[in-house]
Formats: sequence, C-alpha cells, structure tokens
Amino acid sequence: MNHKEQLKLENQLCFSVYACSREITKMYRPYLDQLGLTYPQYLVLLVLWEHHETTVKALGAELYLDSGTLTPLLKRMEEAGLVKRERSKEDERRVMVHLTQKGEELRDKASIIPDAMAANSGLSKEEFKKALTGFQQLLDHIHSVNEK
Amino acid sequence: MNHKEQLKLENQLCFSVYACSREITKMYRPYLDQLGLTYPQYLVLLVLWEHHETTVKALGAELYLDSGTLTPLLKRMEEAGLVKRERSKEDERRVMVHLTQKGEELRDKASIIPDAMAANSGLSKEEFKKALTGFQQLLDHIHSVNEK
DNA sequence: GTTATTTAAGTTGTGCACAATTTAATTTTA
DNA sequence: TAAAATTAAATTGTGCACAACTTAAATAAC
Repeated sequence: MNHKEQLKLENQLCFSVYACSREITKMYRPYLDQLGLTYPQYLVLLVLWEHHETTVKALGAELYLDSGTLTPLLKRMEEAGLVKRERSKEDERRVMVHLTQKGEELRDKASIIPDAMAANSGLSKEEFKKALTGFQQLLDHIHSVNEK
Repeated sequence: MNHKEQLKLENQLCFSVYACSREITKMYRPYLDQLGLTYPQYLVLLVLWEHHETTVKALGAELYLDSGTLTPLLKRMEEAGLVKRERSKEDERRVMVHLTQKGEELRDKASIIPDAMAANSGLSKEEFKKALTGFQQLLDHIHSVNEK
C-alpha cells in the first residue's frame, strides 16, 4: 500500500476503533439514561460493584483515567448519591471511594444491560469472546508502548 | 456466564474498545503535536486530503460527527490556517470546507504517520487488515442499530 | 532529624462529543 | 404560491479527557 492509500480514512484502524467506541456508547445511552448514568459513570460502578471500595488511584489504573477526569466525575456521582468519597485515615493522600446503598442497588437494574448489548452488537458468543480477547491484547500492547 | 460475571469490567467489550480508542489517540499525540493537530482535526484532514472540498454535512457523515462538534472544530482549523469555510452559493444552508495551501502541504509531513502507527500497534500486516475489517463490520452494524 | 523526592488528588484550561434548541434556507404540499 | 415540513449549520449547555500545574502528605536520602 502506498502513502496515498495509507492516508485514506477507510484504511485507518484508529478511526474504526474511535468511531466504534462512540457508536457503542450511543448504544448504551437509552439504557443508562434510565439509570441516570453516563457511560464513564457506569464504568466506575462496574469497578465498585466488584470491589465495593477503592481509591481514586486504583480506579484510574483500572479505567486508564487520571484524577483530572475522575475527581469531577466522582463528585458528580457523590452529588447523585451513588458513591461516598473520604480521605483515608492511614494515608491522607488517598481518597477512598465506596458505594452507597443507592449505588449498590443500581446493580440489579444494570444486570440486564450486558445481555442487551451483546444482542445488539450482532456478534455470536464466540465472535464476542474473540473480539474481546483481541482488543484486550491490543490495549495491553499499546498501553505498554505508550508508557515508555 | 451469570449476571455477576457479565458485569465484570474485564468482560466488557465496550470498555476494551473505549480504552483502546483513547490509548491509540495517545499513541498519535507526539506525531500530531509536531503538526500542531489534535486527533479529530487529523481525521478531518484525512477526508480533505482525499476530497479537497466537502460540506460540514458530508464530513459529519464520514466521521460520524455532528455540526455541534464540527463547527467549532473547523473554526479552530480555519484560525490555524488549515481550511477555509464558506457558504455555498447554490444552497446557502450548506457550508463548503476546503483545504488551504498550508493544509494541503501538511499531507507530506503526515505521510509517515500510518507506517509508524502500524509498527507501534504490534500487529502484522495480516492482523492489521483483519482487525480493520472486523471493526468496520462492527461499526456498520452498530451504527445501523443506532439509526433505528 | 532534616531535606529532597515521590506520590495522590485536586485544579485550571483547552478541546472534543453530543443532546437539545435555534436560525435560516430550501423543498414539499395543499 | 402561501403555508408546512424538511434540511444544514450554528448555538447552548453538560460532561468527559487530558496536559500542565499545584498542594499536601508520605517516604527516601542524607
């Protein structure tokens, strides 16, 4: 492939990933609207439903986000009554984030989302699994390249 | 997979795509910084390097973006001297966007980017091609689902 | 033990994304 | 052809993302 071909939009892996990501988020919107959540807020809840309590730092490591994004996002979630933020007593640099009752309860309502999304994606169970693995590998690789 | 498993972050295709997209953008940054471009601005140039002139509407259809995103973005690109925006004479609802000399010339500097990115992705030519096709199909499918 | 370094969050400023609305031009329909 | 509907951009407002910087606490080095 020559330079001219390479610069075509249709040959950019980056673009198809970028557009796909936004279209997937759009697909979630009607479901998340019902729960009063944005997509990144939903991701934070996915982490907290697993761990119940975590720090801003750990949350950032899981979601690949920094405090510049998370701090205001978590403040909004706190205002919405979904999480509670408090400075750690042991290490006052850290801020512990944990679920409230309300945040915990959203889990049941959210539990139907993965099936709905998988169905909407049009992928079979095998294709889904394969795509997931492929992405996670690509993500790992690029993340390690970016670290350097 | 039960509901508990399904809600784990590691099992979300959406998250791996979302995180991947942002990591890919990060990978482009050092290259785009040299050209004084953001990633969405680079995408606009990819389209214009192919077509030379287009409308906001057509640009939005190619990039899956609306005027709310494109109008301010194009204004910034116009201020930077990369593009020119002018109302169509035939249909005054439309705004034509075309490259300036400066915008045209950036193409040469950008031509090394695709090879660099492909190398950084760690994918072989075949894997790259396969991933690209897979994504475009997923994108098409989800986009059509969202349209409804 | 004091100074230097590192670490964790928060803050500030810029640029997307996108929903919802507005404005103005064009097309359709009655 | 006048009114209604549609279309294309722009505008407004909210919420991410993220770079760069600040603040404060903990750890390391001396």
